[in-house]
Amino acid sequence: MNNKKEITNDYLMSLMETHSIKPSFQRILILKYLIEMKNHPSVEIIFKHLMNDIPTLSKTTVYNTLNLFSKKGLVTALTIDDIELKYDFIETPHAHFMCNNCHNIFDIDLQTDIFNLGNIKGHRIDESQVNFKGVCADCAE
Amino acid sequence: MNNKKEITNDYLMSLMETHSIKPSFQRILILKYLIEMKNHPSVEIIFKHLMNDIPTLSKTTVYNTLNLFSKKGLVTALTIDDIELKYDFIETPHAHFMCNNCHNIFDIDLQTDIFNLGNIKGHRIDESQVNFKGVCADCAE
DNA sequence: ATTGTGATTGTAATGATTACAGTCTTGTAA
DNA sequence: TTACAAGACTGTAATCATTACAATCACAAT
Repeated sequence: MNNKKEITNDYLMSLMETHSIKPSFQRILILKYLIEMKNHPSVEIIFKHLMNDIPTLSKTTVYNTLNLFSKKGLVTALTIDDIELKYDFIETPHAHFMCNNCHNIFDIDLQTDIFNLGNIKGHRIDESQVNFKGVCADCAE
Repeated sequence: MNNKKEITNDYLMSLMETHSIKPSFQRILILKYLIEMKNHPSVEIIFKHLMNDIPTLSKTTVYNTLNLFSKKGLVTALTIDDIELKYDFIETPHAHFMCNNCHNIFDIDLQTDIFNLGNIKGHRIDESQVNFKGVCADCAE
């Protein structure tokens, strides 16, 4: 039913090492949650969920950790929602679809789904944005 | 020098009519600013600029107007920046590049620029997102 | 054991956006 | 012209995601 395939702590820690992130109990659980659940969670969702495992968890820690992960390129901060940031651990490139009503986010496989734009998986697409980020020519000196 | 090609009030009002928007003095100037300047402005930028023309302008009016325009499909609310929404009047489809340092937004022509990803117009691209929005299968009943 | 670096926590502050209520404009009908 | 209704505008207050900050805690190295 659920496609959890036993994400080991060693795997999580090696992921952090390759991204120059020092592991900690909180960081491991946050990253594990992001990889296991692929629901593009917000800080609020992650915080509420992990409160079960870490009763003393602070929401600031979740913010700090996700900012660190994002800065180090370990996860992606999705700006698709104008209310709150959503986070995604991306293994293979894909696009996202967000419902303007329920604000749920669905993965869109660009290889197979892209040929049927306007109606992907029964979703009605009203709008699309292609966004790049980095450092502009001026700011790079 | 500046590529203003004399945007008439008739043109602005016909644009609104075709989008079922009742024109007003404020709405006309806001739309005109969006079409003239192509700087993907924030509410703050639009508000400060139009204060010169409408000293009594309220920032709430700018918010209301842009929400209305966006809902009617006349302009697009760009979620590329996680700080504030930027707005764009889009005539031809294109992508956007935002500098993470100065937060300026540049247009990217998908036809010509897309073949040189990683370094478009001297900008260093670190991240890309493809986002779709609409109504999901569940919410459509 | 001690020290230092950095992670975590909790509270306070920030700032973009929205809610709301009152006022003003505009168009229409008498 | 006047009265009235719909809705556009304004200003302030509230909301809420995010960040700033300072204090505490955990852990590795000496």
